[in-house]
Amino acid sequence: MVKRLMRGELIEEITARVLDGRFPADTRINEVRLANELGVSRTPLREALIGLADRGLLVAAPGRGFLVAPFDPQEARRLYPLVAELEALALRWTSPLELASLPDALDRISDEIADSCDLPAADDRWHALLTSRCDNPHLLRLIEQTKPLLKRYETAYFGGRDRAAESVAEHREIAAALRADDLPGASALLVRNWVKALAYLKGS
Amino acid sequence: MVKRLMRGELIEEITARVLDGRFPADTRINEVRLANELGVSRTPLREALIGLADRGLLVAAPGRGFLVAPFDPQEARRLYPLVAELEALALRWTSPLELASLPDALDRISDEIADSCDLPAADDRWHALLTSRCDNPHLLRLIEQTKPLLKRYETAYFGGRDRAAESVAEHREIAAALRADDLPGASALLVRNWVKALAYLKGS
DNA sequence: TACGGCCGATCTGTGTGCAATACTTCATCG
DNA sequence: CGATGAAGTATTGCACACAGATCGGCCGTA
Repeated sequence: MVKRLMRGELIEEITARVLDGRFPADTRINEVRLANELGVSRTPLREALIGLADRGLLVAAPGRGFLVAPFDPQEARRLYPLVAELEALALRWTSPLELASLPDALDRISDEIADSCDLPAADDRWHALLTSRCDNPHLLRLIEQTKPLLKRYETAYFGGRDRAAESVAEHREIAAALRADDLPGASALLVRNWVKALAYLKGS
Repeated sequence: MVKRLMRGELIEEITARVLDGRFPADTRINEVRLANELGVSRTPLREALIGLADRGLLVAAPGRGFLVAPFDPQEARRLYPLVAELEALALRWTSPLELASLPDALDRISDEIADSCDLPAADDRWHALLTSRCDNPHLLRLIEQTKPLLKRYETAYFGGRDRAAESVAEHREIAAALRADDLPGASALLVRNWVKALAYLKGS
C-alpha cells in the first residue's frame, strides 16, 4: 500500500473543483474557509495550493494568496497543440517492441468507447494508454501536468455534441497507422485528432 | 517593484545548491537543520521543497521528507533530447515577424561568447533568447521547468573541454538557417546542438 | 555471528498562533 | 458626483507547537 499524503488528496479535490467549475476562473481562494470546509488545517492546504500553482491551474499572487487561473479561450488554442505535440513525442520515444503491442490494446478501448456512456473518460484512457509505454518519464510528467489545464476547457465547452463517432474513427486510424509501422503518419493523425477536438470547442 | 515571497528565494538557493553539488544526489534533506541554516522557519522551506519536488529536482518520500533526485547518466540521455525538442517546438511557435528579428540578436550573443569567460552562462542566454519570442507561455513554462534538471548534469560533467568554439559555430549555423527562413533546418540543427552537448557529457 | 524485535531519539506531517499586509467601508474633499 | 484617504476588518505569510511515524541502536535468541 502506498502512503498517501494529505497534500495529494487536497490537490485532487481542488483540481476536481476547478475542472467542473465549482471554482470558477479568477476566483480568489480563501484559505481558512476552504480549510474548514475540507476539514484540514491551512498548512497542508497551502502546500496543495502551491503544487497547483506550479502546474498552472492556480496562480500565486504574492500577498494575496491564490487565484484560479484565468479562463482564456485563446489559451485553449495553445494547450491543445502543445499536448498534441507532446503525445506525438511520447510516441516517437516508445520502443518499437512496445509500440507493436499498442494498436490492439488501443482498439480494445475504442471498442469499449462505443458502448460506454462516459465519453470523455474513455477518451482519456485511450490517450493515456497511447503514451504510457514511452520511456521518458520527464516527458510523461510534463504531459500529466499539462492535461488538466486542457481538461478545464473540454468540460466547459463540451455541449454534448456527438463527437464520439468521429473521435473513435480517428483513434482507429491512428492505431492502423501504428500497425503499419507508420510512425510519422500516426503522429500527424494524432495531432489532427487534438486539433479537431479544439475546433469543436471553439464552435460551441 | 515585484513582491518576492520567501519560498521563491529558497527555491533559488536550494536549486543552486543542488546544481553545484553542495546537495549531492540522494541526499536526504533535514528540514530543521536547513531551516536554521537559512534563517527561516520550516513552513516556507517546506513550501519551497514541494515546489522543487514538483519540478523533479527533489523527490518527495511520504513520511521521510525530501531527497535530492537521484543522479542517473541515463536520465541525461532523456533530458537533452527532451529540451531539444521543446526548444524546436518553441521555435515553430514563434511568429514569423519575431523570428525575423532573432538571428541578429542571437549572433550578438555569439559574439559576446567569444570574449566571455563564463561559457555556460552565455550559452544559456543564447538558448533563452532563442525561445523567448514564442507565444505559447505554457511551453515556455515546461522548458524553464526542465532545464534546471539538465543543468545538473552539465555542471557535473563539464570538464572544461573546449566545446566553446564548436558550440558557437553551431549557434551561428542555426542563426543562418533562421535568416534563410529554413525553420525545419534550424530545428534539426538545434536538436543536433543539444545532442552533441550530450555526447560531450557522456564522454567525460 | 546473524537475525529479529523492542525502545528511545529524531524527524516529518499537521495544527495553531501572531504580525504585517491587503481589502472594505465610509466619510471627506475637490 | 467621482476621487481620495483613513479606520477597521479580513486574510495572508511566517513562526511555532505537538502528535505520530521513522530510524538507529541495543539486547536477546538461535
